[in-house]
Amino acid sequence: MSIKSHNGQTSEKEVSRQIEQAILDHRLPPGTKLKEVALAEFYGVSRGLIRKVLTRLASSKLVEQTPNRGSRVANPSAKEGRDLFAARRAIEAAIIDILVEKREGIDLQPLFELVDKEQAAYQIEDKNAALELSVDFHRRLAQTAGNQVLQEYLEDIIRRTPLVMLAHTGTDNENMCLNQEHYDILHAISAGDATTAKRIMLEHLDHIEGKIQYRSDKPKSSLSELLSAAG
Amino acid sequence: MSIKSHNGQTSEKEVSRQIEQAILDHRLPPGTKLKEVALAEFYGVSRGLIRKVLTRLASSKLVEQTPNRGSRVANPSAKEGRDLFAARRAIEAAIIDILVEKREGIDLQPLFELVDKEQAAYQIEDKNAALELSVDFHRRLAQTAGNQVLQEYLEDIIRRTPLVMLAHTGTDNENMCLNQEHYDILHAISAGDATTAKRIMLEHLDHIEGKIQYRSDKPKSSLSELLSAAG
DNA sequence: TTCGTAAAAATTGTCAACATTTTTGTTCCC
DNA sequence: GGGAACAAAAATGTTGACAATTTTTACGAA
Repeated sequence: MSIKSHNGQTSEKEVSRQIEQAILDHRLPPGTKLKEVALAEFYGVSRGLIRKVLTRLASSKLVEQTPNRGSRVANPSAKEGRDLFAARRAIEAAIIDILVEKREGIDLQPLFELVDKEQAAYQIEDKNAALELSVDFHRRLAQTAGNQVLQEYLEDIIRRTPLVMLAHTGTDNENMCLNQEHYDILHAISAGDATTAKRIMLEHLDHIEGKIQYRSDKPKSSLSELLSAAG
Repeated sequence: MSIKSHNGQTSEKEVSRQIEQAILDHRLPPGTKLKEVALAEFYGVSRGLIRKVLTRLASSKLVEQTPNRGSRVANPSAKEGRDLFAARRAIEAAIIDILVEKREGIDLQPLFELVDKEQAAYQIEDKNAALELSVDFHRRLAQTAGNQVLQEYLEDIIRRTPLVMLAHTGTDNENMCLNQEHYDILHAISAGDATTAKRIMLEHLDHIEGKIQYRSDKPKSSLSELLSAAG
């Protein structure tokens, strides 16, 4: 069960990835206490490493840290969810503006191919792949626009969103884009129609955001039990 | 010269604040190597504390860390500066939209008072106070809008901007708002005129951004020497 | 019972010694 | 000299023991 590695670098990233995955898979529900020794023993690494990983996760708001009282899986409020989506609207709109602005200097072909792959995943009903590709579309849009700061912020939002959906809808599968809308956005961009592209994008985000509901608190249980479902 | 404190909390924040200040005051120019033992001795704290502070500063992009090769004061590119400003335009525009949207439910009075204080600082020619109040105006706008995520991002941008100005204009005093524009923005908001408010804001940001120029690399010098100019 | 208190246990926070890696300095050979 | 090879020094990275804090448990008085 421990993570073997001669190389500290890998081990840290790997532990971080696994804990993040456990949070997003609902194996570590919002509010769960993350005890350092338990995590260290479970992953077979030192407590110092766990500590570093936890502060990293805290800086991306997946974990909450309170001085002398340790770390818990973050439990974002519905308001935080709305704030995230409002920010996302502003950021993705800005990205579209940039893309339309310099559409002649860039190659949109890879983006069309990505949407095709997404479409294919839908058709063979591979939900996981489709969801992943769907998120990649937004990431790739940001990447193509070339503004690193906007890209960072969108990445941050994308990382934080599933936990909000989890806490307020019970699942994050709803966090899924309609494939057709992605096509429409791309076409509008390549046609130089920023207004239409942004309108579709905003509708799309409205649609996802609409799924957020208030929910009651979650129960807690033991760490290694929760994690044992494999990561 | 060391930072006395029975309380670890305070000490960490204090060291962090002082190093950040030293970076922004140009006492630690971009690219300067930040050696852990030197900093620890200088501030009279443990190396572990310095280490924690440096990783925090790295997460807000004021410091760059390379595995096994330590930390340096970040040396942001001119492109990063442009990206920051582009992102800022999108975010501040979104904030104005929110403020106009709910202008009847909020109290703009504190903001007007803030601009008055700023004006007063200008008139007695207290440049430092004026600059500080000028930045506070933007912060306060975000805070009043109430979107925590946009507020975080604007805060991040505000923290990173002076270093960019420093690296590419030689000073960050240029990072200053025209007081009159702040009045105009507020009036447009309270009149429900989002378009005008955003136009002024964008012009304003354009104006600041225009000052960024490419510059040659900086020389390095000794740590304690640089820091001895007090913080 | 219920509250308050105090000891005990568990957990987080800190530090200093040790390990690893990088950097610097020296030597030697061409 | 120039440069590879090795040694010494310096810097970063990691760990485990200890300290400080919080949480839990136990106990007794109102």
